[in-house]
Amino acid sequence: MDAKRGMIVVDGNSIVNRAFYGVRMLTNSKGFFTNAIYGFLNILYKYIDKENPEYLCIAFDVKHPTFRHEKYPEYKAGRHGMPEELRMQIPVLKEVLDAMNIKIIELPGYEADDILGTISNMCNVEGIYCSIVTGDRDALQLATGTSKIFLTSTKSGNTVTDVLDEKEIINRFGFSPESVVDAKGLMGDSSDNIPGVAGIGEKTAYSLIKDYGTLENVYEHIDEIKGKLKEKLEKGKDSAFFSRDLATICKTVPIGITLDECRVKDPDNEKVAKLLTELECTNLLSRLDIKKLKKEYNFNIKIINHHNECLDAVKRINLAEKTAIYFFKVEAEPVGVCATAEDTLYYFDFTGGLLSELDVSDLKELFESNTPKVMHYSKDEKVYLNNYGIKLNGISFDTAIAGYILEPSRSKYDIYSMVGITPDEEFIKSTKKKTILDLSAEKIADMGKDLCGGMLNLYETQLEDLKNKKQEQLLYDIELPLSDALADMEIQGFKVNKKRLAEFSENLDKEISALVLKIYEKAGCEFNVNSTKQLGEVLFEKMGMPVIKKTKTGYSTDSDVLDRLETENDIITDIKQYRVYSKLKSTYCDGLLQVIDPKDDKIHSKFMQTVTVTGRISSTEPNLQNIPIRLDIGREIRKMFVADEGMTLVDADYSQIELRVLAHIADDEDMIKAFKNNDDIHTITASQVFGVPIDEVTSKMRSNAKAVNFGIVYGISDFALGVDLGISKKEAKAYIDGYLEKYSGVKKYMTQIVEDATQAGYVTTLFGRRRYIPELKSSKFMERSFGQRVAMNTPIQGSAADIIKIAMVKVSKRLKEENLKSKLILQVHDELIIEAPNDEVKRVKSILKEEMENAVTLNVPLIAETTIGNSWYDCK
DNA sequence: GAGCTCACG
DNA sequence: ACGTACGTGAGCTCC
Repeated sequence: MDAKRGMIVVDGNSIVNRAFYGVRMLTNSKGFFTNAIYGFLNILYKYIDKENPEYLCIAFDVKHPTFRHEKYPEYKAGRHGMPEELRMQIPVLKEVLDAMNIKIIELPGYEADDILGTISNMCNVEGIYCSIVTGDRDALQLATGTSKIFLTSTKSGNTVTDVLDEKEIINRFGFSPESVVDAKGLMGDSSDNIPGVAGIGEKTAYSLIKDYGTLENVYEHIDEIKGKLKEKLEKGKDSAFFSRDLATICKTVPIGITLDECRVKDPDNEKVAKLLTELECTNLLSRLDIKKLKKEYNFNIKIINHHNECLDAVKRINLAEKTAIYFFKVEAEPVGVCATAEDTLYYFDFTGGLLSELDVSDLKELFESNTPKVMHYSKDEKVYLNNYGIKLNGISFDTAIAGYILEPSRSKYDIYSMVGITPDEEFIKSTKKKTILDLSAEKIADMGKDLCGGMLNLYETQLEDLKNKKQEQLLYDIELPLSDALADMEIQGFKVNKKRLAEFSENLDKEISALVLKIYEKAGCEFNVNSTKQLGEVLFEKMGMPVIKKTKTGYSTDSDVLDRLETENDIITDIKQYRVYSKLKSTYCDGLLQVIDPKDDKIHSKFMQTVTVTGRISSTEPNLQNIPIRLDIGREIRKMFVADEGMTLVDADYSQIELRVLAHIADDEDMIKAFKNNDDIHTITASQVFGVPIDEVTSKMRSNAKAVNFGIVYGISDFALGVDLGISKKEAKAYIDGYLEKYSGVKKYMTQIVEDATQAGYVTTLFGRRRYIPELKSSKFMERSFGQRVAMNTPIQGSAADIIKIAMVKVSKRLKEENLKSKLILQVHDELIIEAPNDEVKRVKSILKEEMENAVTLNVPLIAETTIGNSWYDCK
């Protein structure tokens, strides 16, 4: 039977609201907010794809300034507070919809609701199926035999739909859609300022309407109702009927259009493309049949599951000008690989069972060839292939890394969304579970065709984009070679003394048990010390200590608070100690023990290259970038990170790299002079800010100046500096003013960067890395201030990140060129660690220092301090 | 899954 | 009047 086609009518206001609040803040590079538009179109397309409607229209409220609801002037007054970030998007959204040739219906004096009611009513009359898309439960009253409600909400960018037709409503509520307003008359709706009957909530209202059907019937049988409820009903009778009127959607508003005008028409592709390009919602373009820029890849699909076919396929791929390669994986284990040749998509199926013993090894010749390869997260595949003794060569482009350079604030770079494919849910589910094995090779290969074709298209557009933004070098000279170095670091790993770590854990355990007993005794009760909630109750309620700070959910008990409570009771000392020990045990002993590879007693952390917004790398599973050092007891952990037998660790860290970068970027005369003299920057700063000669700077003054220097790098505020130093906001402001007066270049930079960033919508690092900062244009003070701090900080942190990345690339290159066996094993933002065979230590130490210090040339010298040791602890 | 806390630069 | 330092990841509790 043919699918029933019908009408989709959308509550524009409701959906644009859901989109705005459900999709994270997005802007184009000019700082224009786009999240509501983007979210709205996504939702719209979802329903269009699903329903394939014959008619489509979108209803909007018109908020006429003088208009007041005729029935109730205060009605819906609460809804007028629309944030500016959303308000500005609505006219543009309407432009897009216009260009899409979608009928927009707005009628001064009527709510979108009433238009929905009228349209669905017209459909009912004409016998046309009608789907009402809204986020507003009020619309449930409109369900009929042929009209259903798509109740839509968004959760972190995903659209969730609850479909309610007439049957479903009866099923759930026990009464028919028409009675929804009767229930509402009783229970009211605070969000819509509908009073209802005082003291009657959802439960009671539903049960009454379930029994009696209508308000009239409830009051006709009022004598059957007893006690308090009867009183409430009698008292609220007028309000109930009035409320029902308010809740009732009008179905006969004079919209003055015919259903025929809502017939779906072809969009004006050119106009839509232009608008979406301007908005930079480019991944929506792919959903619009607009493939102008895009080459159509019509690959023939060939599925390979025998050795004898494999060799030939690999040869053909290696003859291609370039190839897109994609691994289908389940839990990091490939079930198949697809790769494009000139006009064929080969799918190498590893799941063929008895017929096939095909695995990645059969593709060795492909992976090790210099055939240019376009891949997505190629580092992961390189690390994986290493397990099979296979190298991965010829990586010419990585669409994930390019995506990161172009849009560093994205939370993920999943291939499907980047190439604009929405696979059916079954497919997605299957790739998350082992059930991909249930999918046929044909189905996977078909997806592979779309993905690889999509990647080749993506490659073209990304390259174009990178050229326009002058970021090609960032990709080709920094990130891609770095990716290779990171893969080697992951493969190499860091040797750990497992036995010693386990012993340390046991010792901590003893200390923790003893502390817990002391804490219970002093508290006079047993509780979970790890629970901030329980701890808060004990300290602030039971023991009556003063509340220093509150969190969103209750009392704050962070170390800052505990420090200030220490004079109250020495239980605090025990709790602090407990926190230190249990952090060490759970995260750094037990946590690390779990991820030591039993094959080599090494920790193979994963270095993430597309995570941070500033350009730093991050480290996970485990994080080796936050191994303790500040407290002596924590520093012990570093004794367990050792060089392998016959090897030594060579460690180097940049001295004050961020302040040096600041001196360079701000071109600040005094600061540059200080670094050229190789002075102690914090002491110099103290002398200048506090106006005393260098040799009279006390250690207190130096540490305060250090805090000011940190503050400057972070995008200072007097408030935060005051908190940090425990001084008043006023005093802090005096420090900052003194600082900026002395370092006038820094002052100019801070003012200029915020201005430029607000104008451009983004900041750049020394090597062209960008960060878009939409917060700068926010109407909210908090957000805007955050944007300003970020504008000041990102060029500094980001340029420092660029510099150490360049150093890593250069160091790796030197080690290879000089045929050394030494390998980089770790980066901690301003520190690099190499594991070197003992006889290479001297050479490697000098290479490391040289390449780090000469990674780039700034207006100030870069200094790297090197140490060697048998353990990380010894490198100090 | 969110919130809190804390480890690092 | 607004009330936060910049950038990360992991373990724990509680809903």
